[in-house]
Amino acid sequence: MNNITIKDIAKKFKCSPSTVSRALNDHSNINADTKETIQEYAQKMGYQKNSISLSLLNKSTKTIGVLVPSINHSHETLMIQGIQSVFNSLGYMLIFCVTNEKHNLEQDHIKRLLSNRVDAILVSISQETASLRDFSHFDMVNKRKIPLVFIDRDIVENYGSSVVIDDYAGAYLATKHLIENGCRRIAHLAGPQGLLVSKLRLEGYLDCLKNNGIAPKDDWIKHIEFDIEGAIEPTKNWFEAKNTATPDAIFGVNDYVCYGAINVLTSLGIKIPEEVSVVGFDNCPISPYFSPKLTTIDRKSYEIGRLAAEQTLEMLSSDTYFSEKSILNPILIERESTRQVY
Amino acid sequence: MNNITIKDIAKKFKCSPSTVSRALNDHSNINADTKETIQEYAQKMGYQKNSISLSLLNKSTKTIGVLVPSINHSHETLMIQGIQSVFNSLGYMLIFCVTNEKHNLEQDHIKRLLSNRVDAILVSISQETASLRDFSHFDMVNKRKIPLVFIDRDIVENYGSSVVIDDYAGAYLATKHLIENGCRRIAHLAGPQGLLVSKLRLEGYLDCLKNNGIAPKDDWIKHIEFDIEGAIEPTKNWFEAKNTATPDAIFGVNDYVCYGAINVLTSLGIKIPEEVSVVGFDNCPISPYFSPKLTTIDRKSYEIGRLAAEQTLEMLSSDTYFSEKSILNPILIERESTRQVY
DNA sequence: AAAACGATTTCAAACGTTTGCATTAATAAT
DNA sequence: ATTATTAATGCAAACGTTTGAAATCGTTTT
Repeated sequence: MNNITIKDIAKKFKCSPSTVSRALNDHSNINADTKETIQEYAQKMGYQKNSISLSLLNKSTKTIGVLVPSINHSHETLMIQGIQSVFNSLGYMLIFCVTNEKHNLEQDHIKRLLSNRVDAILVSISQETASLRDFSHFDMVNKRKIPLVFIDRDIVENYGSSVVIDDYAGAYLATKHLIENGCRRIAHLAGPQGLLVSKLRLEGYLDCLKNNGIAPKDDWIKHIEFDIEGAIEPTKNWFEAKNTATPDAIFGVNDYVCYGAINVLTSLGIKIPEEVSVVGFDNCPISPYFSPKLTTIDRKSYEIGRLAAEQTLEMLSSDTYFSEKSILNPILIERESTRQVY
Repeated sequence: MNNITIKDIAKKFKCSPSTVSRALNDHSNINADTKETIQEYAQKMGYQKNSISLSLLNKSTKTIGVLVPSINHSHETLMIQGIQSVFNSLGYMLIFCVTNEKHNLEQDHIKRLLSNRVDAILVSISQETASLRDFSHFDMVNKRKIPLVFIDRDIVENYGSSVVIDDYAGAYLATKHLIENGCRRIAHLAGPQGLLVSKLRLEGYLDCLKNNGIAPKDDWIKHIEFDIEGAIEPTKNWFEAKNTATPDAIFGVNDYVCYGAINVLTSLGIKIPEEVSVVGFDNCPISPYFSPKLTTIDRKSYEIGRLAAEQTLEMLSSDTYFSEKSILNPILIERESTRQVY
């Protein structure tokens, strides 16, 4: 590359690199004329300080690693935007890694982030990691004492800070809303097994049923992936079964699975919410425009990202290592996919 | 930080850093025993090579900068995934920057990426940059001779390679599809003014109308933002006007604006596609699950990202600077939002 | 015994920047 | 004239790693 360096400038003006460095950084004890000449020349030649050498010197890269399992869902992109909103204004750069829910990719990425000496790491753990429960790569992060913040998907052990939504409360809220509006046969499209998120939402759902004197039905709880496709089969099975009672409501682990369920219901000619109510979780930007407009739990994705970033900043500026757990309160967003009885 | 370095290991074994370096890199002329001892110890101590120092030495960071205007749309996240799919397997790290369609943010990010000595930059230019036509920041990139690839949104001047969908052809295709199925009063929800993408799609639409003997109607062409909300007002105006003819079809600049238009049509009790047909552009993952399932133009987002990444790799490996322009052919995906006459 | 060889290992420079300390030169105070 | 003071600049080390060339040392060949 033909990158002009401080040394080049020093040679040009027959002075030392130190002088150039100080001139460019507007140091006080540099002759005003010298300063101006050097600054002008640097500007003219398009000098750009080499952050790499600075990183090496300062042992700080002003770079943050962000690990997410996927970027298919608006929940994730909103979170990322929340993170960006905090870091960008402070001159940090964000390195993104997508793990595709794979454990080994997650490990690889962590290693590379460490090798690249990022100042901190935010991570939403992959499904595989959650179910394998192998957190050795996070040990490496801890050993280096660099701030580690878990976002969105918690892990049970104490490996760092975390910022999550109260999944249990959200699920409870959703289920309660259905019950209050007269639903009694509530099915649940649950998330992938092994993920704490799935477990907590399932528990919230189950506890709410129990507290309202409703016995859960195993057949009406299906663990599926976090996508539209996964919802198709289970929903079909529930509603095409002719010789048995069908659900009068579905609580989906996220909005996407509800989109799938709603597609099935619509194609079966089942009316939402008159015959079946549907509640999701996430509050995707599209949900208010879906047909029917989806009632859902606001997951505060952007807020989670923002908070996680701020948590990270706190950890970065503190000289003693500490970790903190933030749990956000979800709120119910009522729309048209659930009936309302007054 | 308590990062263990090669020097530490050298001290431990009373040998020189060079020996340690070679041992860790499995260099041939290092005593087998020495090698093993050192490797074992490094492993045990969790030694991680410092990529920063390597970057400084090699003048290559194995890092790619990716600049996008937003990450709200699946089109963008799919593109990003396409880019990731290529670079991740080759050990590159991706630094993401979101410009929020702002010119000054785009400039800032470019400067920082250059300062961080990324090996290449992929960029989807912001709306502001496109309309201001100030490309000085790309001059800086060119001056450094680092590969620059424009994705998705082209710029007219020759600043680097580019990978885009054939927007004109796609729009022509969409409009033709509507005309072939009997629509004659075709409205267009156009993209933001100033963007080449918007202009090309508008032209494809206009040319197709002209070639089929249909006179375009100014009132039926509205420039709006790339989101759901922007579509609401214009659509309302078109269909609530009582004393004049209403469109029998809408061609939306992307799927999102169609979601908005469809919402308005549905709430007005207008049947899709019986009364009004709707075609979008992008083929978002949700479109096949929308109600009605949206007919659209496949923008090949993932493919664009993948191709752009490969283009970049070629530029990186070539010792002479060159640029290349790839234009992908869009295809029509027929679903339920357009009527079909046979 | 001297020379040549091969196997290992070390030296030193390089990448670009910052920074405490030393140096120089010019001016002011004694 | 000498010393103290100030302003401006230079020196050298440091960050962690790699790498060509040089050095060391034991062994083999002549």
